[in-house]
Amino acid sequence: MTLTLEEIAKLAGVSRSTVSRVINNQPNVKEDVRDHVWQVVREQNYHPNNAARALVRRRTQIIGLVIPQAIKAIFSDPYFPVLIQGISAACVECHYQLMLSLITSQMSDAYRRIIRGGHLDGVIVASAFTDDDVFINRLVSDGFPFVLIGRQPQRPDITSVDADNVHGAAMAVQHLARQGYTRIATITGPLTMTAGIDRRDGFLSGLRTAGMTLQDGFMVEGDFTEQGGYEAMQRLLSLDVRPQAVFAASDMIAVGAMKAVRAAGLRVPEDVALVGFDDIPLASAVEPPLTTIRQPIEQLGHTAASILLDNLARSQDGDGNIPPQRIVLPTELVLRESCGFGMRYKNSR
Amino acid sequence: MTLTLEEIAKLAGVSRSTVSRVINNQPNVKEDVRDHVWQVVREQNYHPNNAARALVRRRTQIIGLVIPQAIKAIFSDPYFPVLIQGISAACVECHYQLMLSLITSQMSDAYRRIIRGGHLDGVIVASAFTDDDVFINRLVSDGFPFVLIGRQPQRPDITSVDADNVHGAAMAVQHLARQGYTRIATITGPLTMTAGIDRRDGFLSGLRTAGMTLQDGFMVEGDFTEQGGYEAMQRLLSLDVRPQAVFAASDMIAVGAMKAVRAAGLRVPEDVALVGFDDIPLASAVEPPLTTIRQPIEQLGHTAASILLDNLARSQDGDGNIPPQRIVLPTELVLRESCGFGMRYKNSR
DNA sequence: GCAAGGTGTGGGAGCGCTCCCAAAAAGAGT
DNA sequence: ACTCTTTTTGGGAGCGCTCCCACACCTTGC
Repeated sequence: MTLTLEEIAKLAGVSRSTVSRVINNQPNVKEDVRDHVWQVVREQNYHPNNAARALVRRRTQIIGLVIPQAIKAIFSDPYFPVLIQGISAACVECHYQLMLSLITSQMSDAYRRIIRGGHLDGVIVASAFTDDDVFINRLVSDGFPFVLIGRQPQRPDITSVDADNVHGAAMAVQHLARQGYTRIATITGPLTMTAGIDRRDGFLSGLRTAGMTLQDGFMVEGDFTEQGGYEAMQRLLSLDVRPQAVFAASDMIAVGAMKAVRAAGLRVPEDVALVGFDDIPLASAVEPPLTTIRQPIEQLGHTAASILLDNLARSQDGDGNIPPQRIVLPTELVLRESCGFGMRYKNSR
Repeated sequence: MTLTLEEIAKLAGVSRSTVSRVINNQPNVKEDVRDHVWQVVREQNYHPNNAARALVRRRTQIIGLVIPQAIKAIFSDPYFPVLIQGISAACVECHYQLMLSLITSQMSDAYRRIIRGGHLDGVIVASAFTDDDVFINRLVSDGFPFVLIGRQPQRPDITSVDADNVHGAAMAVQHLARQGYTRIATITGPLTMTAGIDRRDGFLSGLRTAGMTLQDGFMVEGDFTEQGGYEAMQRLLSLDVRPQAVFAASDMIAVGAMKAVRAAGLRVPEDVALVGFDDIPLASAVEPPLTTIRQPIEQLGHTAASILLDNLARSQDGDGNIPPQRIVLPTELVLRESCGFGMRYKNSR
């Protein structure tokens, strides 16, 4: 059923080599021969066998997206679909395919299965946790091409693409400060995740920029879930001196926090202003709509894939040493109502 | 760097064939030889080259997930991540890998790229639109192994796995009817999508079961988005005789509808009761929490992949004719507050 | 003791392609 | 016309594996 190069060659009345040259767009084939071969290829609906090609070329034209720890929490927001869209778009542009590997099982098993065996020319690692470094160190020591989405605190020497969590968080705080709030608290994400750490650091730096200091009890650790946000906010509300504004390290946290505020008989933003992070669809759907920091997720994916694919092409051209690069894409403040912006109320007290 | 079978053989002091037999768990190798070979394989961290293997075996151990039309609308809810988790789990169990193909470009190009060339042993097609039949018919005529997630109205003869949209919708209506509502309307999804059609059909059948008929203007077409739901609800509210309860064909529609109700100065569920479909996280986060129909998304993916993988294994064993099967997984009513259940109010008028 | 049947083991062939080199064809220059 | 170069074409080798067949080496049973 499925034809080989040789058979196409016979049908076209030329040699294997010539057909190979044609389908690979190599030079030194007469124009009319080239056209004729293409015609035969088209009408036979021929496509070269990828396995055979991969065997000799040592290239599969497949990159992998590795997601260590496919936790439900992450999967309950649309981060990954959007990321994948970005990656996929870059792959299509470069005629690459995308393989998906959710790592749940034994790390070393997974590593062998995914990386060795040569299915993949390179991988994009969506790193969320600081302890993904096991996997990453292995990649580095094997010299396997990869790009990180996110950041590994221990490894500033590897190519990565990340959203500017630090600056995003700082923007959020400064926006709150500019509106006159002086008692600003934060509910952080888990500090085992780089996003959690960076957003906290950004919060603290924003506070400093605004000339403020962190007040007692004004930083509580959540876990990027609604439930966590709810409980964290309860603790904040039980303080003797309540915060006027809270920066939540994720929208899910913010939604939980909002419910806690309401459950305590208080209002958002009149009693407690709220800013989230991520700009998930839910952020604009809640009442009041949530002011938040948007990260360019699709662009994150697209950029990571482009860099990886570019590096792959360069290393194929013998371009030996590719210096690592760290790219940080800007985040953006999305103004809605939960931060109290535009309220007459804003500068009182 | 990367070792071959032959080199492992030399290191172990046996032949290529013996190593091959060992790593493929074939019989007729002495126990001590087998152990020794395994040991060498382990310590050299050897993994057979997949391309070479695929070339001779005509099997890549990769299946594809094909998503025709990667529209943002679909990607803004966590349907796909969960689906992928289910598929991925089944793949891991069977030592298969998962390739992801979002089809955005020219259909025939995409088909060639994805299906021919032999990267894939089979595919799972996530079919949402009725006009995906172009792709599917091609698959059928090429005899390429695949399983559909969803349903193709024109092709009842192919293996598919779907959620019971019809019964789910019927349950929703019956629940509403049981609470005493007599004026029940629906906002459908787009009727170019099978889920849209099936949920509408289920709505109508549920209405019949409850002994009711569709009242004038009580069915308006939405498009599975919040905006669409908002506008559709406005039309419903502008009717001379307003519905008491509305079945929205998706949670996003329901959320939009909820906002429209509120914008009109009315309350959910007191003035208009609401039931959604999907049970996305947003459903439990809105005020009031949304009663909805949950579909077993992860199980959908797992089942589809298992069937495909099973068929693949059977066809390898020469088990020629595999009859198509259509699997419909049950949906479930998730009671929350938007439907007015538990209100004293419920049986009035 | 020897044929008849296992059980292990090694090596050839070949999967479908690309790469390389040599041969043929076509120009270019005298 | 003839050589020298350049373009075009064809076929061999080999990528790393599996499959098959042949050959060893053991058992048995008479």
